[in-house]
Parts: sequence; C-alpha cells; structure tokens
Amino acid sequence: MEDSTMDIAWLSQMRKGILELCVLAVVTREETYGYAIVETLGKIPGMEVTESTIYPLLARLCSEGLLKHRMAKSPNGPARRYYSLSTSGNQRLNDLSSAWGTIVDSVSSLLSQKELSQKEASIAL
Amino acid sequence: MEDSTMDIAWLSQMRKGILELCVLAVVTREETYGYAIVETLGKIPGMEVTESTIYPLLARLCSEGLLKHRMAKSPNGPARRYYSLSTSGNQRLNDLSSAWGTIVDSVSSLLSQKELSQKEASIAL
DNA sequence: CGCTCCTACCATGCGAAGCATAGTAGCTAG
DNA sequence: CTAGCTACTATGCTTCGCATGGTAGGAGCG
Repeated sequence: MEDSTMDIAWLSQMRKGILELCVLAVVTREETYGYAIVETLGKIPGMEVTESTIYPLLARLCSEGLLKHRMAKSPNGPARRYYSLSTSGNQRLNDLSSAWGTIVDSVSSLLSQKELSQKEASIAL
Repeated sequence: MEDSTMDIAWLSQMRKGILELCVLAVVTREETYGYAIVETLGKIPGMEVTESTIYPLLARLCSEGLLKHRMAKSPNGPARRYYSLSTSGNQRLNDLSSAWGTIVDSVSSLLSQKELSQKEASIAL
C-alpha cells in the first residue's frame, strides 16, 4: 500500500518475461555474473531490477539448461559465478528475440490505430 | 504437459502486463465488448488470447476505474457489456504507452549490442 | 415445442514470475 | 578482530495469464 511502489506496480508486470530476454542478451555479450547484471540493467531505463529478481532467474535459466556457469575469484569479495549461454540458450535467445519483434510490431500497430481513431473522434465532435 | 503448449509457455509470460496496454488501446479505438476483443486480438500475431484472460482483465480494469461499461442488446445472443475508457483510463493508457516505448528502446538497444558482440566474437575466433 | 448451436459472460483454481525482506559468507582495511 | 563492502541465498507474498468448466440468452429446425 505504499504510494511510490503502487505507482509503478504495472511497470514490473509489463516487464514479466521480458527480463528473461534481457538477461540472455546481456550474458551473450560477455560472460558475466549476477551482481554485475543487476548493475548493468540498473543503468537501463525501465529495466531496473534487484538481486532477488536476478538470482532466481539465473538459477531457473541454468536448471533449464539455457545457461552454464563457472566459478572465478573476485578481486574484492567472495567468488563470482560467471554465466554464459549454452547452445539451447542461444536458440532461446533467438526465439525470444523474434517473438519480441512480433509483439513490438503488433503493439505499435495497435497504438497507431489508436491515434488515428482519436483524430477521427475529435473531428466527429 | 502438452508439447504444443510447453513450447510457447514463455510467450504468455512475455505478454504479461502488455495485454493491459493492448486492451486499453483496442477499447480507445471504439466502444466494444469482451467477446469481440478476444476476436480482435486473436487476429494479431503473438497476441492470441482466450475469454478466461480477457474477462477477468476487463473486470480488473473496471474495478480500478480505468474502464466504464454499459449493457446493450446483441442482434444474435445475450446482451453485451460494452466498455469504454474513463478519464483515468486514458491517463493510464498514456502512461503505459510511454513506458512501453521506453522498454522497446532499451531492449532493442540491448539486442543490437548483442549482434555487435557476436560479430566481434566471430572475428576473435 | 423441445433440441441444438452459437453467442456472450462468469467462477474457480493453478502455476509462473517479479520482488520485498532478511540472512549468509567471503574478503579487505584499519 | 571487527566494520564494511561484495556476492549470493532463502522464504513468502502478490499478481496475472490461462485451463477448465460452467450459465444463460437467442435463433433455427424438425
């Protein structure tokens, strides 16, 4: 019931499922680890996430065989778990990516029709 | 456990929250009713929905005050419940719409970086 | 006049995913 | 040795899409 979180509640809903695409896209750029992904996505408008979102997601993608990981030492803290894409992870990235393109087209088509009808409505009035 | 539904399970996840934007966009074009919205969205690639998705969503949007409705007779069946946008519904549509634009930009930026790194990787190999 | 079929909407319940909250543990600095 | 940063973990809540299975009005047909 907190105002600041209520205001953007629908935003996180809109992100559902899209985050998986984003994480795969980030990991495919370079082998990286959870904590860094949080910071990377934190710089992207509308894509801010917390660790409690990213870590379960990474675990899920691993258990689905889309990601693989290896441990490596960190210069300033506990060991990091570096993730990289598996073959099927690459496949999934392509699938998600094309599905994403389809949805973007569909939605923007819907929204443009909205603008047209609004102009017509203002004329009709 | 059916294969055909398993294959596109992540697709419905990706649609979460986006559907709200789509329904508002459809309703703002013209006053319409649940059954028709299902058929309208059914024609849009990647946006196929069932009645059990739309009716609860319409009810939710109504209870949030984003939509208002009126009953009207149907030429071939039971009475229809026609929906139209309220003032705050219009506001929400604008909010969702701009948030959508932000996300689309962010994701496509991520995906284009992916393509770059893949070219670099193929050179490095 | 009942039977079937299409239309239109409703109720229940489940599973997936984001995320708040809180905790664990490695490592360095002073 | 303890304070503070880094990195990951565990639990539980909430929302939402959706499968399933209804209810009910009207039209056409024998």
